[in-house]
Amino acid sequence: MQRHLITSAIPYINGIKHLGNLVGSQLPADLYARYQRARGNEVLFLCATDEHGTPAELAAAKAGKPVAEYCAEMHTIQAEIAKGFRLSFDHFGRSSSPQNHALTQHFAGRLADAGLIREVSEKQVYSNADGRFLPDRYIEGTCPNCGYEKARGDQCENCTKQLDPTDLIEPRSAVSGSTDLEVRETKHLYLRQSELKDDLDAWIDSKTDWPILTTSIAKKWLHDGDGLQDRGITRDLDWGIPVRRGDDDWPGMEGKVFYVWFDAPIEYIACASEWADAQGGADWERWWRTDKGADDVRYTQFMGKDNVPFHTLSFPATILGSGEPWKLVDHLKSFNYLNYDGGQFSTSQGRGVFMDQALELLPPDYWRWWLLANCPETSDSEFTWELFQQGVNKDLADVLGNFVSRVTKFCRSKFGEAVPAGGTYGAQEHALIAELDTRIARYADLMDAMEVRKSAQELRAIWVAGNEYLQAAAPWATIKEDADTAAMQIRLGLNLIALYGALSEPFIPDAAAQLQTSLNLGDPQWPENASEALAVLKPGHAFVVPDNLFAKISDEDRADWQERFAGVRS
RNA sequence: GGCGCGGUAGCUCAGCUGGUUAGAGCGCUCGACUCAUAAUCGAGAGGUCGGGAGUUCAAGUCUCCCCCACGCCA
Repeated sequence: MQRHLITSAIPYINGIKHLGNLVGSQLPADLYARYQRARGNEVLFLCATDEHGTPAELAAAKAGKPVAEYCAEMHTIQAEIAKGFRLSFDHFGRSSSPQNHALTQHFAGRLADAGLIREVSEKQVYSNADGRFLPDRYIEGTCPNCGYEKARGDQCENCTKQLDPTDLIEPRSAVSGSTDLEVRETKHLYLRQSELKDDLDAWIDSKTDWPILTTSIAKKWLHDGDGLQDRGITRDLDWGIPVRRGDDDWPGMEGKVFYVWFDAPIEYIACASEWADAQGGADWERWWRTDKGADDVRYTQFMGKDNVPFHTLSFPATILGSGEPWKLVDHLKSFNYLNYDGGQFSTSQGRGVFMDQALELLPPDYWRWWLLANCPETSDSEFTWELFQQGVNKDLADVLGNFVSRVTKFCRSKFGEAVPAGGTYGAQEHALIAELDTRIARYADLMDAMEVRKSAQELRAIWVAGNEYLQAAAPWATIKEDADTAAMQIRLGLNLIALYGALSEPFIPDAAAQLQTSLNLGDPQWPENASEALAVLKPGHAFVVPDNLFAKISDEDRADWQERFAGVRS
């Protein structure tokens, strides 16, 4: 039995994620986790909300709530939506958890002991009215270059000129609008990533089986310009993990917190600890410490391409620098972007379809299937309502749903709601079994390789094989002359449904469960071989004709949704 | 402006280290079937693989130049 540790990039707490976010990490991670469980492997699948940083504070302020309360509420909402999509996390944690506090402080202490942290004194804008330091992008003013009045302290979005906050004319706080700003000196801790550059380089070089997208991004960051830069790991904020050196105070760092990019990935580890505590004290270190049983764990991370640098460099730098035997990622699967109707999905602009809205329109399987079958693996891909409608109707309703329908209803009308007895396999049946053996093996190989689109294609081909067989066997004609052979044909058809349930579960868990229930079966079993799998349902086994598995999306619905989601979410 | 990823049938996409008549699904046309969610199955028509030059016995697949789209960065 293999052991798989699987993590999805952790979504930021600020707001509900859109379908592009979903398909770029959580959904394919769930597919892989479900598949590995189905194969009988031990899986720990973790995700969490990323809760620290200025955007969270500001969102909370906007909502008129204390930030801790806001985060707790948003975490609950995101957890509910994740359930709605059937994301099968073993634990959905929080980067603000006590476990992550302790672990982040621990790592900072280890890094300091290893001489990998240095203090830097820098100037930063302080807002007296807000009583806080302001990150560059939360300072607004008039652009000295083009005169745009809402330029941000890091860049003018009108003329795209890069700015320094002190360049702005009449700078003001984007939080309160106050102009009572001053530049203050403040001390921060920097992680000396540059010291780890060679180690990281060698480590990346050893990953010959990683996608080019992944390694090329990592290499770019390692070698471009002056190479990997040291990076600040602290901020002058209230909300976050207090800066401590392990269990000790850190003189000079009072009132500061760790920068969100530093503590967020550590939550991958802390989340396992949260999971263990939720289980009443399971052993989580056997998943994360190679000196405590994690030697045989294969760790796979899923993320969008924008997150690759953090997972290939920043987080590994933290782990390598600690000098402790924590697990490093073995395989890293990154995704491109899903576009929405010719443009980008955008959280900040409210453009596209968001996870909560999607579930209001259709059950999760519809989205899961289409998004996975069309996920942006090799390049950006396109969501349009026409493509979505076509894909869902054809694949789910016509090919799979209708197959289930025609077999079960034919059986009910000719033999009743029990698996009919009689007849023996002929050439057609043996040919089908041979084809299925080949296809199932290929499907499994593709799923193991996380070839998401190709896996979906193969699964669909397996569904189609059922329709091809039925068309050729034509039990509706057979039954007129040879009732036994017709019984065999339809018995095979019913067993195909059971097989489809088992094979399809990672993609469409609800439909799979519905099939298991209709067929009076327990948990689906992954087929050892087609021949045995197609003998699971014995003659006499009672079943119930299920409701149609999938309803088609009508042209009216499609047009309606197209219009409804054409603008931006307010 | 630099960098990155792409530009393959009407649409969405496969095509590993160069090698027989370039593939799939959808859409379209025709045919078969009538058990089924007007579903299914079969057949067919569609591409000078963005443009140009080069390397080679042989290039969608390598090299160079250019054009276009998208993304990231300065």
